[in-house]
Amino acid sequence: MNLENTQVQMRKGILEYCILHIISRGEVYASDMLDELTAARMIVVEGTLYPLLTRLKNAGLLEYKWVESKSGPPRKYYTLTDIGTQFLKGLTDTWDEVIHSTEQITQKSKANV
Amino acid sequence: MNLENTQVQMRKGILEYCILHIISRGEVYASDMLDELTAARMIVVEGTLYPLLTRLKNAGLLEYKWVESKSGPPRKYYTLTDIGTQFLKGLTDTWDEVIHSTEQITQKSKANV
DNA sequence: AATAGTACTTGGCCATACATAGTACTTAAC
DNA sequence: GTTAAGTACTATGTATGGCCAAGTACTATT
Repeated sequence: MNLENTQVQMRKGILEYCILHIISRGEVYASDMLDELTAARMIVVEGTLYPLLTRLKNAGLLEYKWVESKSGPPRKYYTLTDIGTQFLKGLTDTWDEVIHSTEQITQKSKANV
Repeated sequence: MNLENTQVQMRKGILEYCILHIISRGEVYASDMLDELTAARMIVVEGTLYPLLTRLKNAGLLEYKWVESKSGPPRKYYTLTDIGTQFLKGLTDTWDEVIHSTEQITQKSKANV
């Protein structure tokens, strides 16, 4: 029971939400996403991101096309499908609810201190 | 891959944070916590809460005392230990960071729409 | 040809939330 | 006084997602 582990747990589901958001802004490949997540201080490793993308793709939320690169192997550029866009909307509601519920509980604590 | 499942995933780790907050306000037993979580629309079931309390207790974050009840079996009233209070502080920082990172990513999306 | 760098894949591990069934105690009904 | 209902807590097994670590494959540099 340590903080690091809790951070991992808190990240569950949220990452999916963030990834979908990033992709919703336009075609990107994995490294772009990593850069952006890192810039926002949400640390993610490859072993987390790639399987997640595969899962979302298999679920029909994403699609990709191969694009050749000048500096290395070809890249998978992802975009949202219609289902993915729908799903992101639902996820946004869910996230807002979670935030709201959590605030309600933690704010109450502050008030009583 | 459905929304319900994602809600479950998003809840991971956050629940622990909420529980510790509730207990930080004073002695409570499981049903009190359930009532409060439900009031804040954070749905939790017994099968989730009890094992979580046991885990936190075994980790030294909580302690409890048995108190007899007039209407049923005795209850475990929980309080935070010093370690628990410390842990909650760390968790609060972690949560704030997660919120901040997520906002940074999702706000950026809105700006581009 | 050998090395380094980039992009993606895979398999196994761990922790948490949940479903479900079960134990134990108290009070009310008959 | 035995049965039924309600309350409080326990225990077991399942599923999911994030992570580690090792591995594949392609390109460019030396």
